[in-house]
Amino acid sequence: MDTKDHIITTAIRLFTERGYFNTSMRDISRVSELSTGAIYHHFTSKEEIAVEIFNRTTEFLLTKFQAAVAGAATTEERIRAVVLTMLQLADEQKELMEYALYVKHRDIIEQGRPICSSEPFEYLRDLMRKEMKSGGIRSMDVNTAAACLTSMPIRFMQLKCDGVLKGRLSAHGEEVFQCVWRALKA
Amino acid sequence: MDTKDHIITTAIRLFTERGYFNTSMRDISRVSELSTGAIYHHFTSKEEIAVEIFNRTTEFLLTKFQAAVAGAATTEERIRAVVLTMLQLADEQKELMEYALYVKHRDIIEQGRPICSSEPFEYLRDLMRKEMKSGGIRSMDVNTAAACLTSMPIRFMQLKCDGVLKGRLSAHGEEVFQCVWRALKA
DNA sequence: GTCTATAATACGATAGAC
DNA sequence: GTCTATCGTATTATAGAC
Repeated sequence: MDTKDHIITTAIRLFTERGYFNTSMRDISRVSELSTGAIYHHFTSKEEIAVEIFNRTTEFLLTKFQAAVAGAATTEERIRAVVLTMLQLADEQKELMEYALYVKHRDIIEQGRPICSSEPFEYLRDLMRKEMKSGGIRSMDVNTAAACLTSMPIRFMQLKCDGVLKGRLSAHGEEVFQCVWRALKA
Repeated sequence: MDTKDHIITTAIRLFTERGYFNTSMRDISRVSELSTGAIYHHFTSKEEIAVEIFNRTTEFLLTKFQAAVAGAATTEERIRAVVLTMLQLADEQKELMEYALYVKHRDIIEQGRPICSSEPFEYLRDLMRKEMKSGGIRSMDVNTAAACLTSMPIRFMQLKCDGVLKGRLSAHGEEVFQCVWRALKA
């Protein structure tokens, strides 16, 4: 199982650096210092590596969002926690987040769901539904509310990945949260 | 010049539908009903087609943003015009916008700038600087303000491309604008 | 489980006739 | 300016030894 993790880690790095289609199995073999035979023993195809990364990423995001929400008492604190968590993840798990943002899974995985229909984003939509019901945020379309919550952190991630923003995104955390909160609060 | 346009149009469609790397020159040849020889007469490489699409897209976006801003008298109207324009473009130029959003140009074009550092987005950053100076929007980091303006429309485009949102994005125009405006207004 | 060697194929790009 | 035919290469994936 350790070898499998090593392959995944190498693949995330290479897919993020140069893109999925610019990374050959030989590249993964060379950088991981494993033969192509060894890699094909653990994964039946290059696509299966991408599927595994996708599943690990969405699982990871879901647990992070759940933890952020669980540790907050009020609507305002929950919204802040989600925003700050997204920015922190971009700082601390740069490669995984860049992969999640940029790799268009439908180009790779046949019948693959986009990441915004995946569990962690379903979880956030659910959260917004509850907060609206309780009156913590103003009433609006659920998709609009969820976009309101996530679009700015996602945009900041994109700007960091593209080199427009330098330094830690968390430094902008409070300012970003204030924008989101002004848009959402009841 | 008509043949060149025909190649570009076909390429945009195919790159958007199945991705740049899943589209071969033979595919473009087959769908455009031109030989590979004819295509290579107009473009020296597949990459050059991508560069041409990128340049046309950013030029097009810039003129749209400029027109939207020019036709509005107050800060609030200018912000509304930009937001509505982005949503309208997603409705009316679906393929071009999907291409702009999803094709990661740095994977294709050596030394390619990301689209968010391109002229139309520079233009919007400049707009936010001016609006802050005139007191129309509250004072904050320029990148934050620009992200505030563009992130929700961009997110809506992504959600439409991924099939989460059906129907015209313009239908959500006023609600999206209100969110953006609450976040930005002085 | 990992290796080397290689099969089978598809690709980008070019040559040269018309 | 468009065509057909093809070159050289890189790719994913497999076979079979260890």
